[in-house]
Amino acid sequence: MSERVVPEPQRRRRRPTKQGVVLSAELIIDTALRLVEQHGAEALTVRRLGAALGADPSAVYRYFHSTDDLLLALADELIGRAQDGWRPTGDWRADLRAIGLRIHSAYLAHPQAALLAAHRTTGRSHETAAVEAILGVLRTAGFPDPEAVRIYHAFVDQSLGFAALDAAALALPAAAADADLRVWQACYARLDTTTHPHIAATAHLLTTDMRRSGYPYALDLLLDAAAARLPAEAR
Amino acid sequence: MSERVVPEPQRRRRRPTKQGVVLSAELIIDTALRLVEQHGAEALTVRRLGAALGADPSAVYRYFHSTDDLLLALADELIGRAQDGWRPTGDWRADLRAIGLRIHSAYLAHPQAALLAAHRTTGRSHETAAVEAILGVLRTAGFPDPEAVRIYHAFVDQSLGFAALDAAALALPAAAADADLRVWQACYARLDTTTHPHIAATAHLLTTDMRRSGYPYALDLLLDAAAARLPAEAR
DNA sequence: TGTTCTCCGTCAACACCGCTGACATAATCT
DNA sequence: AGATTATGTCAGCGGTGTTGACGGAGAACA
Repeated sequence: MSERVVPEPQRRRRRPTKQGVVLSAELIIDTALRLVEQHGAEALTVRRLGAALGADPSAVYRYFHSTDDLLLALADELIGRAQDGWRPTGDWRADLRAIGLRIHSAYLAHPQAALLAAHRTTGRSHETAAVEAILGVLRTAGFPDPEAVRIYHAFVDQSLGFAALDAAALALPAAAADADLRVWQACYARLDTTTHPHIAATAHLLTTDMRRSGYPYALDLLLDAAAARLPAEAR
Repeated sequence: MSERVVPEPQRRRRRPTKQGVVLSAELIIDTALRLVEQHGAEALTVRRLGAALGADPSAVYRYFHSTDDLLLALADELIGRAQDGWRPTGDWRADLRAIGLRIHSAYLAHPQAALLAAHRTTGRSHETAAVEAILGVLRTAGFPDPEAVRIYHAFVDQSLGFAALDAAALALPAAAADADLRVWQACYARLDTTTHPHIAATAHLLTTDMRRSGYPYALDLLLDAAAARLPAEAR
């Protein structure tokens, strides 16, 4: 039944639902993102989405082939939002740092979508724009092409990897997320000094540090290492 | 009904199932891993697991409180396999590199399971052993505790993030994986020079580099940056 | 050996999920 | 005004995780 989806630009008849709502792909995407944001990861189901829209759940399938299709659309939206309003400053390090943090937080704002979409290569316009921007920063900074590509690869995959990892933590059902966090206090903080001396010695640091994302620090490490590889004549 | 789970060491009565199988937590974990490996992540349902075991699906709940509980056990098993047989050499950089690559490849050996498990904190024995080992390497090398903990955090999450990312690529259905790869050749290699000059200039490098995992290079960058932060008196 | 106790595998059922084919009707076109 | 058809609605399929009740098999003790 995939053929019932009509591409958005060709839509002509917009029949209101019983509850008087006029649907559109954009409205569905916005509603879905709001649903995830307000009611947690597990709220994004077709039935609840239908209820939130004020329409029969199956109406969603007039706009997206499947929930996966909807999630890819959400992902494209997220990439767009991450890049939205960004302009290069000319300082390659600050620029890369800003892009990385933008990607990370854009995905984290919608963990459920991020989880399912972070590892896809879409080739759509928002993605290619981001790739072009990052490569541009690196090549303009003076990295030779082979090095620029390797750093680009490491940078992007690190950003997406951390985004997916941290999104996964947020996307967990509340109970599981609680459990994950409490492991550090209830388990790691109480390990025996003789069997786990290094954990015992740093337990207080671990329990506070593991509450935050490791991404900003990891990003700084990557930028440090990249800076050290920048050819001397480019500095 | 969480109380019906009896810890493995206290189990005394092992009644065979109707099909004559004697259950155990270990058997269930092995079967689950095999199931995921052979039939993909979506095959890991309680009902299919029961069928694969030769037991009623609900019997699984006598060994694990929930599917999430089972997943954590799977995650710990993978960590254990990654650490299996590893011994520190005394060279902190080589040791960390070895551990990172081991984690990465252990997860990639079971991509579908890795996808589900990479982002969980288990607090179980194999995990604590790995944490202890990594912290030991860093502290023995001479990193002060706060720095050791931050580097530990970045190192572990980077390894797991890349593992999940690369596992996701391997776990895709063959058709989708082909499509993802072809995006680089069919889409990025053909972008206009005027709209995407940087991509166009490096397309040949991109198409070959994006075929590999970016993890080894990203790991080297992280180790470079860590080495630069090692206190002078410790070198 | 016989009895009791209780562990644990089985069963049926609940509430939810994604998704589909058939249907009805309102919005557009001729 | 009438025909067409896009699209919202409905009922329902086959799946999911999970649970409470039940009963038979193993162990423990006499």
